[in-house]
Amino acid sequence: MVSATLTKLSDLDGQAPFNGCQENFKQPEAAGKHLGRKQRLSAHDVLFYEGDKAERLYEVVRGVMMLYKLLPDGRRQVVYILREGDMLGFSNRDFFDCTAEALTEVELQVFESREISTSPMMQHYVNRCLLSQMEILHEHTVLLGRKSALERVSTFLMSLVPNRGGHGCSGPNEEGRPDTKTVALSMTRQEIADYLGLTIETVSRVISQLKRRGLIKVEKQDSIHITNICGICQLTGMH
Amino acid sequence: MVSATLTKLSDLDGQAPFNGCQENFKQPEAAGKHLGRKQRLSAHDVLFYEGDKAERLYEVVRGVMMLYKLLPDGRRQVVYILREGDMLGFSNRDFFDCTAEALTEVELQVFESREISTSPMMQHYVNRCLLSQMEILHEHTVLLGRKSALERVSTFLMSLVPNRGGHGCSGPNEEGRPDTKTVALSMTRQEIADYLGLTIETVSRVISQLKRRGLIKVEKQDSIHITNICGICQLTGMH
DNA sequence: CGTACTATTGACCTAAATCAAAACGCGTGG
DNA sequence: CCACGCGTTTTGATTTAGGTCAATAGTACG
Repeated sequence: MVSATLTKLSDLDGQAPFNGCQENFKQPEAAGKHLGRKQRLSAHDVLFYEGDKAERLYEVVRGVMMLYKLLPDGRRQVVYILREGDMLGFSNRDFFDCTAEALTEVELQVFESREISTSPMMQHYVNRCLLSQMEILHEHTVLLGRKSALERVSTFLMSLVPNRGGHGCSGPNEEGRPDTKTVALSMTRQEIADYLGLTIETVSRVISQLKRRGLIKVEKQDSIHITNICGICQLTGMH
Repeated sequence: MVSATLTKLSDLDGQAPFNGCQENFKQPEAAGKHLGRKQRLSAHDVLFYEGDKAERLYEVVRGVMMLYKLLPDGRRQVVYILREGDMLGFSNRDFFDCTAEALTEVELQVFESREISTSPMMQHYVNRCLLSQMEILHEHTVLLGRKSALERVSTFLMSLVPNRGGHGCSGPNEEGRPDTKTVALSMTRQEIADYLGLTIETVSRVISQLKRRGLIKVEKQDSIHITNICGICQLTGMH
């Protein structure tokens, strides 16, 4: 539907991917003259709260963040996980509808809303970004509305394995090669539970079950070695 | 964040809201020269299936539609409800990620993707549209992840009462005036269940409970008279 | 009116929540 | 290096909200 092949907005500012130094600003073509402001967050820092005035957009350059909403009695639902290249800070009305919190150390590229709306190229990129988030949100809606605990956790694990499970799934690479991968959760059990619409105990029990079944090994609390990717994939409810 | 005040894309074509006749095309300013193609659907017609090639956008001019996804074993999750003024047909990759089906008789305005991407005004409008859908999706995520059956059904009913429950909630209009409203569901119990992540029986039981508590009256199967809006609102989990 | 959905109600079951305790990590300071 | 203490995770026992299965009751339509 749209044709751009950009994968990171910050790349608009130079030929090479942005790598954390302030040196190479070229003020290029259509991209506009944003200040290239960077912002750093420590794990669990809040970038903005639900209800704050929305004035900037952010791109995650490094690290992982989450968007969540709270009910008045304290129930929390994590609504979206943002990784490198993802954008956040969109708002329809003038206020954020979610709270944004860092899950790990994070490095952000900051854009003033004005910079975006004056650059067609950025507009276009932002649009793409929204569409991709929407698709993930749709998929997550199915997870929350219709999947069992085992299916939810399996789907979550698969989401951490690039190029597997999804549409362009490369399959279990025909030859009997490893089909194995170590993934960093970057989230506590509580955060995973709040993302998957479960309790911490249920998440823990499912992980133990997968361990007992020999599909995964828990290396550190937040680092899981998947010993049989295809096996996990079979449990997502999508096959 | 964006400044437009348009509320319907089809209005771009003339000063007055589009009202179902093909007469008044003005080929105006920036809006571009789309053909103004109209399409009609009967209840339960499918506009497109998940996986179909995405080539057009649609605006709901009249009626109600839903987007849904199916799991291979037949479980269904309704992901979004579209009403007058809403747009559908967005896609990130080149294929639809959901199936779109009419819930009632529907009248659509059809746009070729090309028309959209060449008109900045339309781009801008589509952007707004996406942001608003995203916000509703976030809210629905909380419903599916964290709310009880009673809260889900109450939230659903409140979503059918304009200007109540949400951010600009006008409150129970201080004077002891009615605080009453009849809403058209435009959905069967099964469709509501699939939207709220429940079973048909649970939806039915909750509705019966609200009836017994004197908060609603079921007029026809798909028309509910809410006798105490504020009472329902208290049950949404958001107060 | 009869046929055929659609919705409601009831009885029972189960997956996940809740409550409670034990085990594990992990950083701190001796 | 080890002991201590705190937070997180795991495990166990029990409860419960909502699911499943089955029968009945509406409602709509020709």
